[in-house]
Amino acid sequence: MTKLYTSDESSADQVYQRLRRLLIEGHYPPGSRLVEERLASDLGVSRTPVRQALVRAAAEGLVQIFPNRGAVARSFTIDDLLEMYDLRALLEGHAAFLAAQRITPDQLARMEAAAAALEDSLNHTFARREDEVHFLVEQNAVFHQTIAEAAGNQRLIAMLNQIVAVPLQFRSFYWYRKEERQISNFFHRSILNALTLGDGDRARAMMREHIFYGRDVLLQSRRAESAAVASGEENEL
Amino acid sequence: MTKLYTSDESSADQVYQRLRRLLIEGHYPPGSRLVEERLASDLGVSRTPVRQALVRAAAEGLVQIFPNRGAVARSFTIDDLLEMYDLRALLEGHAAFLAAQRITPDQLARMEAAAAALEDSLNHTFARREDEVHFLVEQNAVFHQTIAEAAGNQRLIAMLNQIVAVPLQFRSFYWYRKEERQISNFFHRSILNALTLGDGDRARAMMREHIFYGRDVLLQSRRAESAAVASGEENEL
DNA sequence: CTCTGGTATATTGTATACAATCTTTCCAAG
DNA sequence: CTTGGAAAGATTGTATACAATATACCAGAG
Repeated sequence: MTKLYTSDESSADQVYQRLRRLLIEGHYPPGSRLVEERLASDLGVSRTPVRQALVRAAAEGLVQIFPNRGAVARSFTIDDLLEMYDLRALLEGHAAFLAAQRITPDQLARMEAAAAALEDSLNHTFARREDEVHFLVEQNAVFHQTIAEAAGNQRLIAMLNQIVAVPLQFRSFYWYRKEERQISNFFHRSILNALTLGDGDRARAMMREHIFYGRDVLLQSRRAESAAVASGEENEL
Repeated sequence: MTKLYTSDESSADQVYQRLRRLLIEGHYPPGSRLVEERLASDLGVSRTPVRQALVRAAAEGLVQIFPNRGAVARSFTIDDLLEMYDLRALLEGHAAFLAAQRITPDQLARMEAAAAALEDSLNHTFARREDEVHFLVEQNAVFHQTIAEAAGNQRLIAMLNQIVAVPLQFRSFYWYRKEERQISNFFHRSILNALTLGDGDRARAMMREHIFYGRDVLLQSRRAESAAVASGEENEL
């Protein structure tokens, strides 16, 4: 996948990549302060590149910067999540529509492989649950990113990368139960089918449903959890 | 309009705002190198805040940063423009759809006023053509931003701000001929009408047409111009 | 006991210095 | 005349120092 708007290709861009990773994977949990000097020593560099990475992460929405008061790992309210899923459905649906007319056999094969891997994994057992989630997220990313790539709109790719950059902590909910994974797999097959036939409308419709289904699973498990934590609960994820 | 992802609210954020303005208004034309020290002295600050502004502008797509080789004001190919208009139609169409269900009388009044101002301006003469373009761009922005605001999705607003941040030099083409302005005004009325009636589907359809029409006008005048410049022409805008 | 004000501390914001890297120039060899 | 390559110059990348600002803590008045 070509990278258009990445400001760098190497070196101090790594600081940004590492920070991003740390944020997405849940170190520095949502709401926690990101003191520059601490990040700097954590990452083994000075404050200067850290600052740039923070500015960039803020532009992407991963952190919030308050003037003279520093950066905070972004926390998400339920409304935020709803907004993001709404846009994801719009953008990925559009990507699927566009992809139907331009996707190459090679790209279809890649998606096919990812879909198959996700199906097979239902019968595998992983050493650690962590490994399993990692694998699932990975294969799922291949599936979705290939569609974005096939859509052939660089800006669209950039926007999707932004909106999907939500702390994984939330996305792992998807993969909790077997039944939901089966349904997700079914959607993957429907989408693949529509793309193979070049049916853009159907590809878009299935993609939208797929994403809304994911949203509902997430919100449901979220609600269940916050109910378990009992009352006095914030609306924050 | 609430600002969600602006990393600052003041001070050195001004450097960014000023840089952004310079870029959009065509100083530092597309393709020109943005040497940090020069920008710093132009803006009366040191390289440090300039660098941050550049990183941010790069995240927004206004400049490209090449590692160890500095920043360049982004130039746009025709394909880039097509991609952007495609996304604009998607996002603004969606915004119009959402707005139809939530727009307030106050917001409708604001749009109404902007539409009327654009219509009246057809019979006015301005001191300088520059003033006219500025006025038209302004009123048009009010119209479109109010819809985004009424849609009530912060991320959507942020994305639209990004995608509309194209050097004005291109957008001024819109306003060249009287006939085209009349048609634009007609679209504004149609959209307003649909929003007033709460008809989201129609609002979306009209918005999409409105944007595609603008795209076509731009591309046409662009083609005319590059033909005039004669052969040996780049595909760059 | 609470509130106000002021000082100390922590942290951010900016400038500057220096190191790393790229670009240009110029000269010599082919 | 072209090509290779080394040195000089320009510019970016990073670290550090200091100034500006916010926060925490404590004392004293009410």
